[in-house]
Amino acid sequence: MSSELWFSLFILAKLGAINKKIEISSTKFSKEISASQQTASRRIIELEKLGWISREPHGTGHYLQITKSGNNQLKDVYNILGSIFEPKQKSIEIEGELFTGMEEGGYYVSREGYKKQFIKKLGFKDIYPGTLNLELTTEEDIKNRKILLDRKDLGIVIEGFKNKDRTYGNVICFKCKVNEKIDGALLEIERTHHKETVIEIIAPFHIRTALNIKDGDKVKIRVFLNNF
Amino acid sequence: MSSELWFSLFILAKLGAINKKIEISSTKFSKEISASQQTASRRIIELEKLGWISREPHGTGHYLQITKSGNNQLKDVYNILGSIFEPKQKSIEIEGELFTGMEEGGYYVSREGYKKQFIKKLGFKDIYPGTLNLELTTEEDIKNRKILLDRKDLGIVIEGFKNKDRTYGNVICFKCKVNEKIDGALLEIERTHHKETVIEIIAPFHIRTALNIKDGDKVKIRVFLNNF
DNA sequence: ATTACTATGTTTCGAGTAA
DNA sequence: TTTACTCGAAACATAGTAA
Repeated sequence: MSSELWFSLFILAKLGAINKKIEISSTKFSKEISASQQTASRRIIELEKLGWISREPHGTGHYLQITKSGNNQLKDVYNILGSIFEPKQKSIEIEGELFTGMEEGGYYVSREGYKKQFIKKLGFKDIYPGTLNLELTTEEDIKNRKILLDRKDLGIVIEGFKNKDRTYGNVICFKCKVNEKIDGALLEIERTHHKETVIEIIAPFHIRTALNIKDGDKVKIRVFLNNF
Repeated sequence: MSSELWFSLFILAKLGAINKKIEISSTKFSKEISASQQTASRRIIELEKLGWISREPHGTGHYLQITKSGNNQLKDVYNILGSIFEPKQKSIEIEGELFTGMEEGGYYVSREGYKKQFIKKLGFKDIYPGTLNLELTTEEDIKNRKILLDRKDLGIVIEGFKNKDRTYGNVICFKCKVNEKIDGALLEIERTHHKETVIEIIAPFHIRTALNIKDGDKVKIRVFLNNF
């Protein structure tokens, strides 16, 4: 992300372009961003290319409005700053829908190099060799999950390792309660193809059996943050 | 403000440098900011020069911590984003201590070009030719005042004008209640030498007399935001 | 008025490297 | 290992200007 473009977007938001289209010329905008008219024009073009704003011709100038995607750019920063300045919240709730994945996560977590660390660092007796996969559906849940991705410093680091076949990256985990009953851990597996709407949970035993839940059921996770 | 430096500071905050010193080498930091070690080193030097972070040598590297001033840089953006995303608040409370100023503001507001507009746009019967000056002392009050400065789009624009002697700039005003009793308006006079800790209030009559207040008294202002 | 291109000037970046 | 300098290269901003 270019930080100049982010700040240009931020200024447009201050000017009210977040809920409504605003009429602004490149000359007026250049004053707001303290740059030349040419630079302001270029910024507007670049913001549009990124899909952060939409433009509509109007007279000799144009109307501008921040798009959903642009809104998210700003909101992501806002949420992270919120987690920095108002970390009163010791836990974050995330709800998702249970589904059966490809057991890739299960393969990972049952590697000895990881398993030993999970047991030691999470204080678990054992690790069940599989993960509980949840699909996140609401914006609120996805937002909260992003906070975890961005605040890995609030999680527990499980260090990666190498064996003769391949390299295993670090895993960041957050202790959690599943449906307010079972102690588990939410995993953020580094270097995995990063899917924003899926979370994976491990526990000392088979969660599905213990909670008697099946695919499609809603499952609530309360994620605990470190240092609180 | 350089936006790259702001984002570098933001990343340090994410890494936890906001409440405690963190140990980070320029190489590690370079990965966080997606730049070279040289650039990371330069950024750290520049952040220190700006006074946004402090450094302490440690072994061959150093400890970093965000300073009060750096904290404010981040918080300012956070507060503005808050006013953008959570504008539920229809009014903002600001408290300050009454003092006698140089009546510069009073001179301004009694110019005919302004006075007519105040009466029309604020719906006041008259304008008393003087301003009530308040000195802000708490961080909370200064923060709230900054929101007004940053969200002038939520205020009422009184347009500037020229006479043969000089040019008078725009004035942005916000309707307000003084001590929950008197209707007035808080003024943000553009191009004035900008003093963050002082606010000026006008009203249709002499507020000091009406409220029987004197220098040193605490006065509470409830500022109303437009578009709500 | 505008927007936005080209050409030139300025700033910023990172490879190489010293300490 | 570090940090942080120099300097050529790459990126970026602005003046001039056409449409």
